[in-house]
Amino acid sequence: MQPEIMSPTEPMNPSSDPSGSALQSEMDKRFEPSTYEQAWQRRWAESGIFRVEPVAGRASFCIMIPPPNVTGKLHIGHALQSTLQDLLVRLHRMRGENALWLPGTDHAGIATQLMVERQVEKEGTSRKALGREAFLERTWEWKREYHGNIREQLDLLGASCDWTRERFTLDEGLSKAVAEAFVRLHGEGLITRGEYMVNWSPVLETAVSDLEVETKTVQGKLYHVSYLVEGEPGAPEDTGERIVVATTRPETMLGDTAVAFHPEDERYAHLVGKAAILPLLGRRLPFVPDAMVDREFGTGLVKITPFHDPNDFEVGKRHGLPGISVIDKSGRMTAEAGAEFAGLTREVARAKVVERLRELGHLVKVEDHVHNVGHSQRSGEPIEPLVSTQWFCDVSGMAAQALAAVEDGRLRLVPESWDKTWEHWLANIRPWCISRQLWWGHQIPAWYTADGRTIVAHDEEEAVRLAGVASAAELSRDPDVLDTWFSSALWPFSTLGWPEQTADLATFYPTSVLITGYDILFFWVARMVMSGLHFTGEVPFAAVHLTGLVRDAEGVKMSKTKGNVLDPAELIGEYGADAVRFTLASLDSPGRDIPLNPEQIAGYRAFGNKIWNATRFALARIPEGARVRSSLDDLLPASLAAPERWILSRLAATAAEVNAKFDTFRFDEACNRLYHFFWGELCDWYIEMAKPALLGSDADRALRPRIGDVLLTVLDQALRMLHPVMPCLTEEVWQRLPGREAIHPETICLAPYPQGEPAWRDESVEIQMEAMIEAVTRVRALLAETGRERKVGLWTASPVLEVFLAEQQALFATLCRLESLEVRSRAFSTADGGPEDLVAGIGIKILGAKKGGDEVAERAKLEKEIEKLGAEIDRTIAQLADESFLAKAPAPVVEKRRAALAQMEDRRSSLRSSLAG
RNA sequence: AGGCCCGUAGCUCAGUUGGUUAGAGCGCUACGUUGACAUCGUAGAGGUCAGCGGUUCAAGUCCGCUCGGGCCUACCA
Repeated sequence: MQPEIMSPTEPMNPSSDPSGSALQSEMDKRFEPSTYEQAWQRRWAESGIFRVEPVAGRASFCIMIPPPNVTGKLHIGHALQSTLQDLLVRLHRMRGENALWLPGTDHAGIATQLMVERQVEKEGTSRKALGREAFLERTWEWKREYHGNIREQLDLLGASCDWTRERFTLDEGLSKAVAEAFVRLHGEGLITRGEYMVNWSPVLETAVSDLEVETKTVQGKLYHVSYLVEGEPGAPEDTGERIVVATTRPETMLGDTAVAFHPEDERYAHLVGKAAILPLLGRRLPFVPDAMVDREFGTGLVKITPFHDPNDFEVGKRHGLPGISVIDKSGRMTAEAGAEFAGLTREVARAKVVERLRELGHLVKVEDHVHNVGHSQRSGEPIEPLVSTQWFCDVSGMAAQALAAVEDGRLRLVPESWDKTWEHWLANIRPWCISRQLWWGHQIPAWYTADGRTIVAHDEEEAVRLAGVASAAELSRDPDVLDTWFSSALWPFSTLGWPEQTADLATFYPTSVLITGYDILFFWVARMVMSGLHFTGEVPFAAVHLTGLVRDAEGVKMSKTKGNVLDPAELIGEYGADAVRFTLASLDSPGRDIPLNPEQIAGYRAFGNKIWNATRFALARIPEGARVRSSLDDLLPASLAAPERWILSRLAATAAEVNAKFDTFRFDEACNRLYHFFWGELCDWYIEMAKPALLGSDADRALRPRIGDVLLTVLDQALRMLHPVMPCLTEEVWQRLPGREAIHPETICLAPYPQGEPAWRDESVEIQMEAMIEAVTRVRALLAETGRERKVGLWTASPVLEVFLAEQQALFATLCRLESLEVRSRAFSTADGGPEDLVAGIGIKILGAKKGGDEVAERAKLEKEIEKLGAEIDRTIAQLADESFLAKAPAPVVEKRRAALAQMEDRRSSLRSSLAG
């Protein structure tokens, strides 16, 4: 089955594109990717071959792009992920599936809003001065201006997205999905509004989720403060007792309402019912026993600030303590902190409180103290735990579902070492704070009535109806927006039209695989899985391939401040998109970060050069009339000479392996297989073996029937196999192969992906050819080392191999550049001086006279080799004498050892006789 | 504090379910260019697989501990 052309056009030929590369019959000697890469990308886009019109009866394959920030720039990590996504989509497209790679962007609430805020501040105004409506209009303008950047950069990489299906998280369809999800979750009681302690960013002036808090270890101080203890209420006289509490945040003591100790701490049991007097403010702080207190830490007494510490908040709830807000949403002290401190920032207030405590003699001591402090991931300042009214989503039930999906295999994490982390996070998940005090985003679909009711509805019209009011004027909408990740969580199905039951949803959902970095496993992946299971009953993708982080050549994380950032666009400009893609794909080994070295990219550019030149050579030298053959019937191995049968067999084997590697997301191994097949087997061996026929006489050619067809066919399939990784080069080169129209009339993008023709597999020719290759290599080495005349004799005990060698005698001689070669039917006798060496069952004798060379060094080398071999022989003999080995090891293993021993002994005697001679 | 990953050639990394002479690329050395490719070819040097112990006929591979490096999660003020 061959994929149909989605949009019939003239056969693709960039030379018909005035701006594109000139596809001449002669290939330019110079390999220069920039001459054709972007031309092909334009050409593909124009012909619409990436627009998916699903064909019934075909398998579907779908990848959703992890939507980059709409106004962002693609970094090297995006390049890696996009390469892998494109690779898979191209592979499945070539397999004839309905293969969709859906592109899109994320509105990226905080990030985008901050950028526009900075922009308007440069103009001397501010977000607040502009007001919500005007500011949002500015943001939309900004979005429209930069929106195209992402596509440009994906195009640069050769990405085969279906841009007709592009989505944006704030577009109409996705906004409807967001409203629907919110309304449903609210209806199910999973979304609620309430006053709780949240992570507050004083810089951004919004709540953030637990995930957006980065714990940093900081060098701080531990302040020991003495409090006066007061007796029973109404007896305020000084009992003379002092207690000492330890704190890292003295400024919060202004909001203290209690002092806690461990219930079993005998030191403080007598304090029950008494109170401490808060210095500076004189407030009475009751003592409360609470198991949260660690008796070993500090003095075992903890000041309790219910409204500015998450633990204290819980303690406060348990003991019915009041809370006092002493820090406001901008991070400044409130009036309740006392006139002396009101209006000061947290930092200034801390210094002033300490100073006052010292003056009043309450400061016992100050110790250095290393501790962990939550910082806002986005803005960098310490998070202020604050009590405020927010919307929360109870995700515990969904988390259990997501946990189960990985456990029962509906969802596979690749590599699976992430399973435990997944489990740990989901098992300990807490309610998700989904409201943000921002403007850019999905405004929460909740309206409040004058009489204090909350109406959650899909839109204003519905809210008016549900509220039973005359008009929207009687309602006020919740000003907050949703966490960006709330809409991202719906991405795999909202992009396909959910909640409508669209054709796309039926065809492409659940999607096939998600490819993203492990850094957003919880932010995004887990939430997609949770919402996917909740809203659709299915996992949103069958597998998640988690890539490592791309680092610099030294393995250091890239960062702007370090100046070690590699820009994909620059790398593509220098080395070409295909080389960058090949490098990234071949470095993607599971569970590892990726050190990216430009030298390596240069190496893969050289691979491109190799492909270019191998094709150039083939096209220049193949016989007239040679064509790419598309089916086995056109190229039956029985009629071919051994080298042709060998390369076809290797081609088929490689295709089978490469398919298997791609299907298990082993991009690195697939790339390595392709690299070694093309460079090693095809160029280094097969093309060299083809030269005598291609460059020689008609008689030479007669010995190698259909050599041109074979070479073209192997090139065709090798290029097709490489196409998902190196799309531009393979298209540029493949278009020139005579007969490729029979594979696909238009483009390699839609040509079938080679699966490995089983009838081309030929194990015996592979064994024989491998023996010959080993022998050729050894002969070359012997000649290089000894500097003898290039005359060689070969002998083998295997009759089959002897026939083979006799047939390939001329070829063997050419490959070693020999003056003469004899294939003998009898072993080298001691009269000959014995064989020089013995590899793969082939005895080798250099028959030529000595021309020089360093005899001492040669002998030393031989001796070393014999010694090494001897040690191995002794080990093997001992092993074969070991009865438990013979009894317990499987028979084939024992046989293999015996055969190896015999071979090593043969080789040793060869080497010895060579040493003696 | 808990969890995860890593430690293999000068560098960056592969190494499937344990099978016995541990691989690749880059770098390095020698030789080779009228001939597809010097973005190349041929050959070569280079490793007690971090250490210790265990399981096994057999360990780079499985288990435990130690050392070294990285990351994630966590409410010790």
